[in-house]
Amino acid sequence: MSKDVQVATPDVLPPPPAESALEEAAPQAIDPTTRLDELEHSAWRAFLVAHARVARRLEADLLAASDLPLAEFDVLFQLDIADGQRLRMNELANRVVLSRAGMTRLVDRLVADGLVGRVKCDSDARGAYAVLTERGRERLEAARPGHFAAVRRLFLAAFTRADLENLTELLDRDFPTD
Amino acid sequence: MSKDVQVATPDVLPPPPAESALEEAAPQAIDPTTRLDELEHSAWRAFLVAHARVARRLEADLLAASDLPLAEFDVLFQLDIADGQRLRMNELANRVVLSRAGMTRLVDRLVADGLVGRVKCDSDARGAYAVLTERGRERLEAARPGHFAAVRRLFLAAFTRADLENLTELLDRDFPTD
DNA sequence: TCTGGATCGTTCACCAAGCAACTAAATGGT
DNA sequence: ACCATTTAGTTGCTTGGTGAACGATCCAGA
Repeated sequence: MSKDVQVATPDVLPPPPAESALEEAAPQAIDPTTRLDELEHSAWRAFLVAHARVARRLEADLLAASDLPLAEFDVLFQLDIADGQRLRMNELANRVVLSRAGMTRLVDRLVADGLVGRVKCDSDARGAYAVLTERGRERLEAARPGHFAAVRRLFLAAFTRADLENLTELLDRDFPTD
Repeated sequence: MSKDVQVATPDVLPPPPAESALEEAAPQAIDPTTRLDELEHSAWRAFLVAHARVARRLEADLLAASDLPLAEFDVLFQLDIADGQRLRMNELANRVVLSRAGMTRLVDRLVADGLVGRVKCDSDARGAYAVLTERGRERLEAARPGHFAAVRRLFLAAFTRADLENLTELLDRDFPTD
């Protein structure tokens, strides 16, 4: 405690002299309003970490392989399976789970690349469809194999078929949205 | 095909005239190299959607409640449970699953707010610790109840205890990292 | 029919994260 | 002891996403 303190900012907590008596005394009764118990915590962390790891790696691989990010691929994919290869902006945003503003920008990019077109809606003058173009479909088909291969390699490979059913059932529940 | 085409860009696919003969003919044998089957697809989508929904909503709620985003909270939390309330930047980045650059910036913000300090490492002159400050600990404690309540409300509430074990086991597997 | 409130999509300003490039320091093989 | 390689952390640049504010349109109730 003499010459070792290379503190960049003042007011840093000292290494070990933490409060010990209070917490070690009782059999650790965990305040349920302030803490998550072991199980809750592990599930929550596992969820966060799994996603972060998989998403980060996947994104990198997809960019390298097809230069088409996950979200863009997803939009093309959703359009492809949609009736008339078109969807309203709103609906698209919901399916891909993006804000409407975010979707506008994303579609802007795709339009700039000629992968989708905008068509205004007959029945609602405010509305707009995003429509898959021929180039968009080609691009989707080109990216598809690499994309799904990556998903298998980085995520699905960790599970058995039974696991997948299990996982789907668990994650398909409806979490509070609004 | 006369007056109805409000096409904003040329070359948009016509609504229904898609190719039908090819795909409807065979009993849909799904090319495993290009497609995900039903089960694979549902698991993957459930995973993506669940995360996106929960994360988006949680982030909003946390900001409203304690003005402390998820990642920032996580860093304070990790520091708090770490030995000496300090961690190397690298280690921190791994635990929170962020790039090193991202972590540098995140810690920059926390330092600016006085919630953590930077201490350079004795044993490794390149190294730096992020150390929780007193203010940081206070802030963490203040945010904790609201934070965990939100996690319970938005995520954990959807599961039984058995589900949570299940989920943890499934998501704790190691996905390819590098 | 008119009007007040919701809804659709966009724009704006801001912010957070990633990669690549860089400096400095540690490490290991000869 | 020396140089090549690797590692720690930061920085510049670019990308992508969000909420709030906005104009336009729709719709429901007096």
